[in-house]
Amino acid sequence: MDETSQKIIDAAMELIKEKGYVATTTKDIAGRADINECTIFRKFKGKKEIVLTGMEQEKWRGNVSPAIFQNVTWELQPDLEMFMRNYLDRITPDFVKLSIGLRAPQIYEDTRPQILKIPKAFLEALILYFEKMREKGKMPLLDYECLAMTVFSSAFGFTFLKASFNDQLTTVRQEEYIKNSVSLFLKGIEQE
Amino acid sequence: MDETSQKIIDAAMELIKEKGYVATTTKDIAGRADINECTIFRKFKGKKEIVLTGMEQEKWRGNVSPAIFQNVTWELQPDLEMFMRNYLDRITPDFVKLSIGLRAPQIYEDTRPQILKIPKAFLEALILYFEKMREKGKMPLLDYECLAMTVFSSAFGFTFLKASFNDQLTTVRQEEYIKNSVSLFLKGIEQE
DNA sequence: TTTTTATGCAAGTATTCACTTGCATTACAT
DNA sequence: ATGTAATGCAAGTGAATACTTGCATAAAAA
Repeated sequence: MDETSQKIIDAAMELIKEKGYVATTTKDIAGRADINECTIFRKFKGKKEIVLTGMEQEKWRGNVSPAIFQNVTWELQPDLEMFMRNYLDRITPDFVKLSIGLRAPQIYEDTRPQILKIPKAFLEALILYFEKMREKGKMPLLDYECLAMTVFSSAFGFTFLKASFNDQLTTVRQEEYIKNSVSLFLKGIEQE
Repeated sequence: MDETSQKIIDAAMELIKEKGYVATTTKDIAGRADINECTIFRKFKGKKEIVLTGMEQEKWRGNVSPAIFQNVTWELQPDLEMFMRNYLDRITPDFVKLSIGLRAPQIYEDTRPQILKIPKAFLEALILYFEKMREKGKMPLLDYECLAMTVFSSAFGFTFLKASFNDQLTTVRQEEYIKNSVSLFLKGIEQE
């Protein structure tokens, strides 16, 4: 990836984060990337291609790799906290805003599969973790898919609501939220 | 509100749900409402005013009224299930899609306060409920804001993820999700 | 019946957008 | 030194968009 193309992608993704795909014009992108507008079309077939190329870069996909899920201690509390912390550290309000900006109907058909990958990766990792914990005899038999959805939704909901309303909805801090939520889940899980 | 204006509003809101604010054109709206495009501008100052008028109608605000929160039994399990069911029945995937469509930067300044009202109403009702339960001696002293955020985020996250990915992320059904989540929260809360 | 109001219809305006073209310039490789 | 690739610059194109205008018509109110 040459430097100019990268500048174009970065500018486009940042603008989409701020204004959404439809409201982001190629003129905007050129301005932000500090290049001429026609250069965009020498590097890419069109506006859409910029975005789709950008979405393939790890940089613009939340740096979610399987490695995240490997440092488990097989102790419910630290592991669940680690899962949530990993998620909230990567799927920041900025990243959520970008994902929303990529939901425009003109491109959502193409972007949705990529966007879907992130929650799917976390959810499946959680389910797998619960199943292994069960094998180790450290967890009762439960509906793990449902349980994982609850844990994941609470993480997703928190970061999304922060992205949408900052502190206007709640002033609860991330770390406080993680500790409290996990402690709530723990007792709910263990007691069964 | 005369019939024609209402048809325009309904058409606009439906289209925004499907395509978002920016991609919804006045031509689209006229077509869907089955009226002439220029009639729109006889009834409203501009595209923006249609939306802002629509958002003031209960119909397009999720029918969230304080009455929802009044049928409480002061028993944690049925009450929490009722809260979640009320939320998920009103804030459907369709409604979530509309909210996202209203996040366009051209109008978000104006729509955000209205959008914010809904989660705020639920969250505050939950916190108040916990405090009253505490007064009745039916709940331990906890960080209620944090607890309410966890419960609310899990409801919000579920409906949002359904709106975004249908059953591609999870096939868990609403009622199953409510029962399981509440049972998890219950044990987490009561045990303290 | 007469007048007013609401709406349709057709044409148009100014602006913006994604995308193009032709030519000049710069920088780097050979 | 020469050729080539990348980019700037300026101008332009066709389509779409929000919004307007003037006039005809039909229904409702007086």
